[in-house]
Amino acid sequence: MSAKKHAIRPATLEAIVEAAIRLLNANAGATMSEIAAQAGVGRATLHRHFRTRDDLISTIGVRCIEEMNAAVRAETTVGQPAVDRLRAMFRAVIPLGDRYNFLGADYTDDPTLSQGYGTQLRWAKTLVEDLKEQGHVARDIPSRWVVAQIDQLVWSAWNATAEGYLNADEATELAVRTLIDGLRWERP
Amino acid sequence: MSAKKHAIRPATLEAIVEAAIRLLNANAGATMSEIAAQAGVGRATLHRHFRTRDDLISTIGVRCIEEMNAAVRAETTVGQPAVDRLRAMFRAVIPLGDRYNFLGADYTDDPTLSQGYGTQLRWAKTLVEDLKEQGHVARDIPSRWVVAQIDQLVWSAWNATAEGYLNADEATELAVRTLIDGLRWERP
DNA sequence: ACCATTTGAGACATTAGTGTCTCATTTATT
DNA sequence: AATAAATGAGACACTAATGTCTCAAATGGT
Repeated sequence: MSAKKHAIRPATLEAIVEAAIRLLNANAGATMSEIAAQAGVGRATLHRHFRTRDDLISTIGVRCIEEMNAAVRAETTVGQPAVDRLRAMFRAVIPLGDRYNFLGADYTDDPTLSQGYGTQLRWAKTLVEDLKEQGHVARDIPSRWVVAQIDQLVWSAWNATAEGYLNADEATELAVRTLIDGLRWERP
Repeated sequence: MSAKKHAIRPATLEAIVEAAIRLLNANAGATMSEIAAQAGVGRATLHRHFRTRDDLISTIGVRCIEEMNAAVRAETTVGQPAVDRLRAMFRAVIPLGDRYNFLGADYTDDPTLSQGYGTQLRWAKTLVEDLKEQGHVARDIPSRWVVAQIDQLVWSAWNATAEGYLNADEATELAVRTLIDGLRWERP
């Protein structure tokens, strides 16, 4: 994707990628100069390893998705009851909210990236099927709707923790509760 | 905000604003040339009436918010039961989804615009209070969370109708149901 | 049909960002 | 300490978009 004549030092690569993730999430139009500055790296070095801006974006997009998928995989197991899997997923993904927000806006049609999305989508569909199977989600609700609600709850929950009015555990619980039981009933 | 020496013809103004709304929702980075072309208007005319790009964006932002607030006001009454008000709001706002999406991304700190937001927020807070009052939302749930869920349900519902897997009425009902009762139970 | 005024088209200067290149300096490795 | 390679700094050309201006043509009101 990048290096031909020049290798890259691990520390440099790390600094660039982290800076790019931070800045692009804060501002989708962040400039190459800004990213280089934030990474503490010369602008030329940036272009040496990422020929174009799209190249960089696609690279960090792939990294973020894989990071997310890995986090979910690490916290869940296949045989697990669906609700536990849902809760574990929330717990794993919510803290990552500020790293992958930008993925919503910048849809690159990089093949590796869409593959990562595909994995996510398949995982979510399976989860929803199991939630229906195990009586936590009604059969008459379109699965796409359920998936959409889950996505947005992740964002809501991250936002709530970022704004400080919920901590990670509260946000996780509230997300699960909102999805399954709605907001009408108090928890026992 | 714009005209000094030149008046604007109503048809021209209308064409420009509509084109801007359409294009900026499709692509937040739409260019002045693109907007002019889409409006069937010379680029110079655009700059004649909207000195800068920000000027234009702020103008249409204000218009969209007022449009939304007006739509809600037209469909609801103050004494109405909270759930009916919620439903009416969804019904009024969902079809407007493709016109005010861009408001989420482009936060101008235009005073008129923040005023419009303020009105919306106050309205929503009152609604949530009434929902709690009337037993449709549990007291232990932070109001900010409820407001966030409502916002996102509007987006979900618009999206569902745009993708064609729900019609307007279905989307409205499903949004209300999701918020209040969650996804566990079938509707009678 | 006239006249005032808006509009369209294009030229122009300016700015900001991208991507390339070179060369001196720093950094790892031995 | 010596060497090979990566980096930093800056110059450069190029592109795209913004915003200004001028003048001829179209438009609407009377």
